[in-house]
Amino acid sequence: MSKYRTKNIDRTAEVLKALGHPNRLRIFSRLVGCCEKGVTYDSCNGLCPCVGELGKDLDIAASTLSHHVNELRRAGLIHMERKGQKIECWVDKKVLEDISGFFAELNN
Amino acid sequence: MSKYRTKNIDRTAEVLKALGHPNRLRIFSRLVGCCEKGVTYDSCNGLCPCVGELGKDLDIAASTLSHHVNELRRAGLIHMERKGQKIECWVDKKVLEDISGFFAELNN
DNA sequence: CGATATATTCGATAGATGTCGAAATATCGA
DNA sequence: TCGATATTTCGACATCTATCGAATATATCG
Repeated sequence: MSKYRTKNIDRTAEVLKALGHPNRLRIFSRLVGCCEKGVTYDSCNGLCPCVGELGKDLDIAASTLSHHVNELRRAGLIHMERKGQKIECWVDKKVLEDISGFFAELNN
Repeated sequence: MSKYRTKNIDRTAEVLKALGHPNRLRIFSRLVGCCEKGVTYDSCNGLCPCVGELGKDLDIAASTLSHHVNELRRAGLIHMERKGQKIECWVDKKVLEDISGFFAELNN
């Protein structure tokens, strides 16, 4: 039996809930691909977008953007680090792998 | 560029939102595997659980269970058909494939 | 028909969520 | 130090969501 189907349901639901908003899913999708595997800032090689960049074309207030980014962070989907005035973000690839694996198993 | 990253974000978020509740994710997980590929009732060969069975061990009121099952149906994740007193449910495998593909692409 | 089984609908309610603008915080550059 | 830039925090508000119990609907069985 799959390790995903019986365990960590609460944790998985938490992640899916965070991605269950169109703008948060957009933000997350944009962020994917900026980093190599691994969860450190260094693995982004300076390619990580800052919070403001993630909100481009989203047509929401800065405070709303901040809220959404924080939701993604609380769910463990992204990490953040201040770089000067900006705060750069990158995806936790491990969590993405977990979610991808969860659905891949379900789909088998 | 992926067809998923740029398109259908709203639709994908709708599905993820539906799965973003622990009990709904449990219900959906239980339901997966009862049917072969395809979205017809017949493909389940009588193995489809009814609504009541899906609520076993969930410790929620029948009305709450009904609400959650309906949310999954509204999101297109499951289908339902009355069979006598019971209403049997089965997963829309196409939607599961889409979600699985969405994360598989993100994870590449 | 009346009783039982299964599931939905309804009405109520507490709490969560999304959104904004204003104010606050942090950093950088002149 | 002052002003500009980037982001967060706060307070307010409307809406959505999860939950329950009671009532209702549908089907089966005796």
